[in-house]
Amino acid sequence: MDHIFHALADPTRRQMVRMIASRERTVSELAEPFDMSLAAASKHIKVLERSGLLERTVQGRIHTCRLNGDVMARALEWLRFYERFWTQQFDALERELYKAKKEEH
Amino acid sequence: MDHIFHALADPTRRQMVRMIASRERTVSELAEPFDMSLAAASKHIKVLERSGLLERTVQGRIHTCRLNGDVMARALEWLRFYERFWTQQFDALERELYKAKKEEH
DNA sequence: TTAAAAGTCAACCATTTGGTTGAATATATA
DNA sequence: TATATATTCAACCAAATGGTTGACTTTTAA
Repeated sequence: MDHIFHALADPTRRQMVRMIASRERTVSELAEPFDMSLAAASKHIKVLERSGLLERTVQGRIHTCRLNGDVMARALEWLRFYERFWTQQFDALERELYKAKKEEH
Repeated sequence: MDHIFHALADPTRRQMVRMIASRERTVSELAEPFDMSLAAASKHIKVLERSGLLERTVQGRIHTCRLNGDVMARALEWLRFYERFWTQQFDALERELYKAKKEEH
């Protein structure tokens, strides 16, 4: 979890996730949009890889990267678990507001 | 987004989120389960506050902390947006497997 | 076989992070 | 009023982060 959320905490890496979400990309393709060295982009890719969000296949000198949906889903589930708490809280607030409104009359 | 995911990338802070998800907590309550100084916990709380996930009300010397569901929901939405991509990919894979199985016969 | 292309690696640097301690602040209580 | 409580602040430290550059490896193409 640490690695997943940490990977997503950087805008460069989130954009990379967006890129591999739509289709597979090579390392150079992933690096291209960014104003940084290939080595720097390569490091970002490795952070994504450590988190499991990104998986890589090497064919010759080409490294092809794709998204691992299961890992993505794990982060989603973590958040989703707490969703009921905050919606509950919201419901409670809503009830309070309703009561307050009723008491106006 | 940077701040939200960064806040969630630390296990101490995720546990603090869990704690305020169920109900409001003071700073000392939030710090209590952890083997670290109050000052260190206070820093974690400030990271959560910067992300917007945690909100604080001060009454006298007591700081009461609660979860901001809207901010939590924003992170959830970011992930949920890409959910369709990976489920699509999964569906495509499933179709491939089905085809492969059919060809076995 | 020579050169270009795709990537990584290692060393370096500034900044941020996550922790510490000791002092400071403000509020409640005896 | 003196003291305990709740919390932050500032200075410090080691480790991690995000970037750089230059050298290196492997594979492809001329």
